[in-house]
Amino acid sequence: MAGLRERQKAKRNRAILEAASTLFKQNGYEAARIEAIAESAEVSVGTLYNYYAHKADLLLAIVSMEVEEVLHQGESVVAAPPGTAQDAICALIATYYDHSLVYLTKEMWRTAMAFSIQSADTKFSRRYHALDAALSEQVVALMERLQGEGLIDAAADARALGEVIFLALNGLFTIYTLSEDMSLDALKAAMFHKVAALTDLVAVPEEELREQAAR
Amino acid sequence: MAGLRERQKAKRNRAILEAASTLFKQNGYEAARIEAIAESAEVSVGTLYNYYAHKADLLLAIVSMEVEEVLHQGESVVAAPPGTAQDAICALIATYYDHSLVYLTKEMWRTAMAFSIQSADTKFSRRYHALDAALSEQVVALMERLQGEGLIDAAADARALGEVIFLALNGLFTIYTLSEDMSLDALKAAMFHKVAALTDLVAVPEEELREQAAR
DNA sequence: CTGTAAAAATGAATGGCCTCAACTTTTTTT
DNA sequence: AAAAAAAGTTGAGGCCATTCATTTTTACAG
Repeated sequence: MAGLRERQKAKRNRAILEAASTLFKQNGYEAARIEAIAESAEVSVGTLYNYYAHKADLLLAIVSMEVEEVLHQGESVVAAPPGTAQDAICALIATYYDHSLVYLTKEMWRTAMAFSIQSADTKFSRRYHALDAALSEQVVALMERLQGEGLIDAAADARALGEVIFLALNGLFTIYTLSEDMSLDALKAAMFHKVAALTDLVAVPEEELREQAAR
Repeated sequence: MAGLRERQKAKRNRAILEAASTLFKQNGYEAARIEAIAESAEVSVGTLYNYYAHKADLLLAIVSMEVEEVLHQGESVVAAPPGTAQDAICALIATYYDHSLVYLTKEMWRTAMAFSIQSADTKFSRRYHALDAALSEQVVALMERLQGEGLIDAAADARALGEVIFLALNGLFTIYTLSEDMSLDALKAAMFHKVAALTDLVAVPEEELREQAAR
């Protein structure tokens, strides 16, 4: 059993994150006053800053949780992808998109993205982009697996295509968070359309697959 | 000849933009104090805010100038594209990338991108994304022209591919601005590689082009 | 238990963007 | 050309994230 100091620390940390999460969702990131978060967590402002050096770090902790869960779910898709190249890629993307509003609102996502871009060379930016890179690698891993299974053209550059797909899904997600009106379905439709345009070019036609199977 | 009021206004506006541009480049956006910009432009802080409602609007004015010039140059490329699909797409992208540091530093770009994402539904965001959309349309226009000329597969979805290429070039540009170390050449190399992966899939091979010409 | 050091908590003070009520200059009207 | 209106300028002050010198709490040796 840990000492009193450690237990209190963990408890306070949980209280702070809980308070921040609630107030960010309720009032939005900007409108959530540090003083209000501290009060809700029953600590002083100074103490809060002992745990999180910047307001944005509270957000980063929440984003990390979100992306880590999604990476975990994505692994299942890569391990056992649906039948066709197009379905497999879309399934992975849907996993990402569907999870995206569990811990964060669109406004919180926008704020997180903005910080990750604005302040290069901060803990925030490095961590955020590491998470992005992990997602990109997962798409690449799926593309390579599909190529290994003969579902996409052996001559295609699976890595380059995977990276392009990630850049596109990421860019569209940004657009999605920018419009309160755009639905998750509209986002998926837009992205799936782009995936279809790409897979039309690289997917091995079913007849060829059957021929291969026959051999 | 315009009245005194108008002339003074134009003069003050120029002085403010000049001062902002200089101080942003010199010290970076964040470090440039509004008070210093006002002083350098020989107006009061209140007057500066009469011309630009937010510090960020000063930046937006500079970004607009940059993108409008690049769109203009891009038109020439679309009007008379180089010989192959790959060369044409890369030429357009190089036009964009090469111009990018004329008025802005990487830090200024990051700040502008961050604002455009964070504050949806502000004048800043709307204007920035309109410029982005115009660039995306220009890439689509090139792709459609290439398809019209028979340089890329008639069955391909030129619009979807153009949009994917734009999302990718935009995403890579973001990465470029995030690392002070990454050179323009490294950026171009990374993007050209991705373009090659795509054009390999859709470009009509030269032998076919010759056949078509023979007919 | 007591004394002492280390760790943590505290909240008043600071710095920088932006506002606004009062003032000045230019234009229009009489 | 005087008066009124319109347009523009001004800078002290408000707000809020963040800092830091001081106080309080915990750990632990004697």
